[in-house]
Amino acid sequence: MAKHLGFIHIMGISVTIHENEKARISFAEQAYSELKRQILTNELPHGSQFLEQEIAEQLSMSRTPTREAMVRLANEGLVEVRPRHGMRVLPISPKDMAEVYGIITALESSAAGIIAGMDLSEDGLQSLMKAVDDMDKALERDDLDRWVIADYEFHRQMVVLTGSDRMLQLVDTFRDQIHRVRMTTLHMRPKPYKSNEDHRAVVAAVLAKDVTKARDIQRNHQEMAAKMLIKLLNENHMTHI
Amino acid sequence: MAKHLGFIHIMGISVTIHENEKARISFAEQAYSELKRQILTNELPHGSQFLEQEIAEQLSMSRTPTREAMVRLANEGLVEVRPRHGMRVLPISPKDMAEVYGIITALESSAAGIIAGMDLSEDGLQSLMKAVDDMDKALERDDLDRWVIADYEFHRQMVVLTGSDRMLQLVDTFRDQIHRVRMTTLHMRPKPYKSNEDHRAVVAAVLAKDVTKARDIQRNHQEMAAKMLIKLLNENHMTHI
DNA sequence: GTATAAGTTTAAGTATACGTTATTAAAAGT
DNA sequence: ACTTTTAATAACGTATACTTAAACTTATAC
Repeated sequence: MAKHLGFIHIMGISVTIHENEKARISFAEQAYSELKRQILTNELPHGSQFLEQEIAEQLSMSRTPTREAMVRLANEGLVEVRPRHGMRVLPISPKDMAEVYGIITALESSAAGIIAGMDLSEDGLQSLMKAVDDMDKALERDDLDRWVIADYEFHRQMVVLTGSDRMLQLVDTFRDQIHRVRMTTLHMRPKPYKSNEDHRAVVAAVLAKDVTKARDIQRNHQEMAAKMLIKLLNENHMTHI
Repeated sequence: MAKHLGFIHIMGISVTIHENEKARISFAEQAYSELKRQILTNELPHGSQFLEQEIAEQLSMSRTPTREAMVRLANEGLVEVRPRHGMRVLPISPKDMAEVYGIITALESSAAGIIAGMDLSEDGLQSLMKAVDDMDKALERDDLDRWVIADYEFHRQMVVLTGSDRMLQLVDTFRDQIHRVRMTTLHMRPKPYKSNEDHRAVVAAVLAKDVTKARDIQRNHQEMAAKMLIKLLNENHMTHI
């Protein structure tokens, strides 16, 4: 089983190393992981541009695997690749936020309904409830960094429990797209007491096997979050972040 | 404006050529389009495997752009790439169908709700209603091939009207994944009278600006379609198609 | 001084070359 | 005959070389 090596891994970048690592990781894969890590941690800030050659040198490899990684990142929507201008880390606008949240809302509200209609394992339920507890604890201690992790775990676990690998991959991808915005706004927004309440309510609906209610609460939760974040961006004139 | 050059283009493969084509299309892009076309039209049947070299030769180019196309197709879930075994066109199992339909259902039901809550342009509404009319006409004439196109247009147009490029791209990608199954089962399933009714009901809900109703009808419509198709696959022992 | 043309540079796209290693075939041992 | 070991093959991953054309410079004409 993979070990969590902290936040970065949790956010979907696989820097996880298994004990007896068998398969050697290709340069293309390394380039992909490393560039993604640098983008999500803001080491490569939005708007910054790099030529294939420059990236290749920074990663001490040739252009070939570098280019493969760039193509993948572009497909995921994290960067843009323009001939002769290299790779540019894409900024996120309020409209982008709205689109991405729209997709996450659609997927996660569906996921909530799906698990409400399933016979969940004891472990599955526990993992959800633990995430909510962690959120509460973090909030009591005013530890926002831990709160984000727990919040992230809750949302992710919900999708994991549906058993749909495709849905999980999608949600991960789109959460990555707005990761930077979530982190920079984390300390500007009001304390997320309402989030914790909402999550408890979702768990309750899942326990009660109320499919519609689970969907509705999750949808409303996400729509409120999106609205709040977009308002925050607009108020602070953060049109490209 | 791009011209529709028939079914293939409509199904999301851009073989569309503009009148005064400016930007030369790269080999990598050609390889991607051509391979995708061959997969969707079943020229490359599911399960078939090809080495990089073979594909490169078939497309009269070197391995470099070929490889780039393969990586993109693998990211989209149409093929699998295993070192030393080349690219394999992925078969679709009933479980895959359930997953993909689950995602399309989540996205399209959300889309229906979004456009019900918008002030749609006259043109936008017309495009939806035209698609429904086309479906009716096609069904009257027992022309299933035309029916699929109109059905496809309806679903796609609904997402187009939301204005979310990301959502459109997602729906296109996942529809492509199950395209083959839809086509092979098209003549095995009962006549889709119910589909046409459902679509009219969605349009009615959109006109009435009833967000919840639009979502619910669309969701139910998709869930029924998925159920029917999966049943059909199982009854005919089509476990990998 | 500005505009246009010719020349230069260089990044990307593609082809090719090369080393590594998984797979297959052959050989040896039981 | 069947398993295990060794050798041969070849497909991939990566590096490098080459080609093309976009962007930038310089020069020339008006």
